[in-house]
Amino acid sequence: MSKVTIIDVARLAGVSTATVSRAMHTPNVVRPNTLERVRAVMRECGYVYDATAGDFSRRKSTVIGVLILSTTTKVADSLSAAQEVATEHQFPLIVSTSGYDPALENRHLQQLLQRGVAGVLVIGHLRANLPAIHELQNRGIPCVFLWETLPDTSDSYVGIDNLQGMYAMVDHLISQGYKRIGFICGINAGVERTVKRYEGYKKALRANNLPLDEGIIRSATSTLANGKAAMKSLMALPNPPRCVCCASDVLAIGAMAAVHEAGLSVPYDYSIAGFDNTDLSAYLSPTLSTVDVPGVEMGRLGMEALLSLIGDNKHTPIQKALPTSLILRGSTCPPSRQTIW
Amino acid sequence: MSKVTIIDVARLAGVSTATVSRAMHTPNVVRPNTLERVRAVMRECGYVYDATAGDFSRRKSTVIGVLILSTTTKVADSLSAAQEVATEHQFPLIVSTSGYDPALENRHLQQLLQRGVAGVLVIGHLRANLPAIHELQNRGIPCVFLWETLPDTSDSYVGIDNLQGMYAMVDHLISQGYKRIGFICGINAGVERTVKRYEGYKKALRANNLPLDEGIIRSATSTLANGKAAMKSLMALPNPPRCVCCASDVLAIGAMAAVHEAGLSVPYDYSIAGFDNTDLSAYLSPTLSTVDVPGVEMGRLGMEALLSLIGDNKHTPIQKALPTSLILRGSTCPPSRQTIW
DNA sequence: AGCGTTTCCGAAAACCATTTCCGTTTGTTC
DNA sequence: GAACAAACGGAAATGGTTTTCGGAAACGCT
Repeated sequence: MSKVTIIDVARLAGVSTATVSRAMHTPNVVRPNTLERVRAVMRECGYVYDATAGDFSRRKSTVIGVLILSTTTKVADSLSAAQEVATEHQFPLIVSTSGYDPALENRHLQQLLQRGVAGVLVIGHLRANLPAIHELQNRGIPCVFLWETLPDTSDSYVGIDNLQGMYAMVDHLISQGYKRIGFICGINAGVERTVKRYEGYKKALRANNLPLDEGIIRSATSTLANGKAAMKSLMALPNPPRCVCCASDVLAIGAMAAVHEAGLSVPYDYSIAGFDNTDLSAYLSPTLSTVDVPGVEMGRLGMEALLSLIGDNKHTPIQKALPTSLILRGSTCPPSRQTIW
Repeated sequence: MSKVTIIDVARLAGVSTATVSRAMHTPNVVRPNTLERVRAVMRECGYVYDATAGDFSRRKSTVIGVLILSTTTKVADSLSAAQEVATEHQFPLIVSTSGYDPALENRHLQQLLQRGVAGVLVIGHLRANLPAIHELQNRGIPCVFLWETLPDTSDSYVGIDNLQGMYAMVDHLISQGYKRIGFICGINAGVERTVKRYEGYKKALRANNLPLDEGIIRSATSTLANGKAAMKSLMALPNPPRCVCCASDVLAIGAMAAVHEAGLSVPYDYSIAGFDNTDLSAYLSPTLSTVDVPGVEMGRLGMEALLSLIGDNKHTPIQKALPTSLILRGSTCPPSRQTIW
């Protein structure tokens, strides 16, 4: 039993293949009873549209590529929101996670290129670090970047101002009375957002005339273990900072674990702040002070932007910056309320 | 400038298209110097393989579909492990998350069907609840199920024994001295694993001659908020259970938050246990007693199984059950060490 | 050299939906 | 009921790669 094609349907319904095609894609230009006849035949003989053949014939794929640097829970939020929008428009998503590996990265981009994807959503990378992206863009494939703002470029993005977000947090903590604030940054080549968060930290210090002390800064990719290790290292200092900002909630949770393991208290021995506002952060004990990132909204708006770029191929860049907001919870308190060592 | 095709390459290299195709897919059957000539031409004129056309011609897509019920962190582990294996074999992944919505589910399956995917990896569903899966299987598309064991079927799976895992946990707690153990199950139609975990709970009670008290059982989909609410409801009972098992770490974290919010202690007022052993569970305070689920391994083995089914199309089912293990940490203690109310 | 094998290569059909270009039908309006 | 516009239908070309089948070339052996 071979596959039922549009030709079979056409023959059985007594129409041409063009009509069957129209019945599927532009039903409004087919007379109602012809339409019904075609549809009936399709049902009867179990016709399934061949998307591969369609894409091939149309010389344009209906698949969208999604490139993810690493899957944190917040990124997953963006992904599933984007997914939802894409599904509404009948676009399947080819998702690839590179886990910080540039070689893998390249293979994924190569795959997307070969598949002639309709567009690409990039979550968490800096454009400059993805040379292969240029090749896609040169071929006229629209790309939208998420989680970062890229002003002064002609790239489309739906991002947040990471610098400003961290600035607000550090500035707040300084206003509470802290003069020495440690920093654990998830710095990593090509991950712009962590760089920007670090810059936000530095800017807040400068703005308040506080010195930048590299001795109370630690750097590692964003994992629980790294957060914990970094915090331990800070706590081992002769004069540890009593307040530590982390570039992500994940690092912050790791840091809190280090404090707890030492039998000390957050925030009364150490104030700890995160960044992302993952669901979890409100359920920890203590609850985590953090910076809210509108992950779901970014995913949704990002996909909408991409789809609109795919639709009208003018390709005028869509650039959108979403606000972050300070979420103050139990993991931070003014130094005045801390234990006096 | 129009696209460079295999025909152009063939012409420029003075060979036939068949040879160019062979140069790409079965280079060992083309003479070394012909091969080199073809490759040189490909490089020179920037040829990129058209995967859509290839899939079309081959009448078989090289894309693999991944169906995810909901993206918990542990599921994300499986996904990225599967991703890695698939990429090694040059298979892109079409990922879709349904978020418990059967209608969405169907659309995704329809998409996969239309695209003629080479195989499907199903994470977290019970086959019986996915009628559209049958259609795929009938078309000879191999499907591998993850996170569940499906004995007595001819389906392929790489799963864990959810029943046994929960049995072990509850049995352990009983052996510690608990006679009344509450249960928060993430029960949900179609999500076999939660059903099985509940059954494990019941079995452990029976095995120890303890009565099943429906009054200390709560049920809700697995979210932090639901876990917290369920725990609150249990704590509001006149005689609350001093030990509560949860069907997932997420529920358990929610439950712990409820205890903490009431100013009480885990485990000295309430012992709480989870299931999954998410990364996080070792970093909470207290650290969470849970059941380890080998998420990464499942993802890796599952994809390997799927690829092997795709390769040799004998389709003899591959069935594999992975062990779970009890991880005892700080969120549980024997009742003898609990506060006497 | 000659024969038998194996290896390598080319021509052309096949894959299935889309789309264009016309020609035909239907519907509307006076 | 005639004229004209709008809606619709059919035939055929199109897209890039794979694959089959047979022929040609190279190789191994005596």
